[in-house]
Amino acid sequence: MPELPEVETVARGLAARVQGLVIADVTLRRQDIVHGNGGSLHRLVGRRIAEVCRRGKQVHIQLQSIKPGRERSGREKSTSQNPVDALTMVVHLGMTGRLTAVDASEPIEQHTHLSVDLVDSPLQVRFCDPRRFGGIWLVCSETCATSRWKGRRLPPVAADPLQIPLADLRAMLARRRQIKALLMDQQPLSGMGNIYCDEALHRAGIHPLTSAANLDAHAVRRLHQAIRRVLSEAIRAGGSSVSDYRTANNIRGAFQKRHRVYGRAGEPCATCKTPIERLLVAGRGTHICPCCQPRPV
DNA sequence: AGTAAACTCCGGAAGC
DNA sequence: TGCTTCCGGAGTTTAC
Repeated sequence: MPELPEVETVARGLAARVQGLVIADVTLRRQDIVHGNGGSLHRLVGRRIAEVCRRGKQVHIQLQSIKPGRERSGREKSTSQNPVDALTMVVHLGMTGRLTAVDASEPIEQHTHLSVDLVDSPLQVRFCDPRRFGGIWLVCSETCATSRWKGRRLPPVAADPLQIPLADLRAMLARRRQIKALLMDQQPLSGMGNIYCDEALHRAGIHPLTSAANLDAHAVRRLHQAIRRVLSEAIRAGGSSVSDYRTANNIRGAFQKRHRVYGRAGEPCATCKTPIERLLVAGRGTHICPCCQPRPV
């Protein structure tokens, strides 16, 4: 499932392939996957893909207008810098979403809800999401701020796990809540999901049921380091493909081969050979080494 | 109030 | 072959 490293990989891949290109056409096969206050997706036609980046688990595609204010008065200068034209397409991959830039001649696979054609490019940007837990938001920050929001709310984006300072993480953890549930909550920290919570907690030697407030300074420091290391390594490996996830080039990631606990129930722990156990924490399948991650008292 | 658990959406995979 | 069950990101609702 796409978490921070997968979304980062997709955003980078997409940026490398389509940044700077102009949108020629948009084909929407399912209306109900589009939300936001930016109006119809057909507003994208004629805009340039200015930037593609990741925020939390979201891909933000900034689209700038290249029509020099034709619809408006001629007094306005280039509208490309004009906040009035700020339009961002936000893509959330949910669990099974794929955002790819592939050759337009490739067959359209089932559940492809959106295709975007580009000017003077053989590539086509596609959004495919069988379970539809993901979605697309067209967000207009300035002029449309008062217009009515359509459909699902865009999940908020908070601190980034790769950037959060140790002191901020420590403050965030000063709550009597299971550490795994807290790390998975996108409100205080945006980007961690089931896989990387399990991997980071194992590397930090922390049991997922531990109350966050009970972690001592050393444990918080180990966790801070483990989060950064596991996410960075996963980005370098192109993310983890455990089921549907593919990069922007529509290929599998490789980090699933380096998982130490996730999906390895019954296998020996890489550090102590104790069999990995699977349990349920906050309603999620959770993987631990019972020796490296002793249960809290 | 803060936390936790149970529900909702959905389709693919696994099991019987 | 065809059924049932499980799984989960994130929002919502309900219960402690």
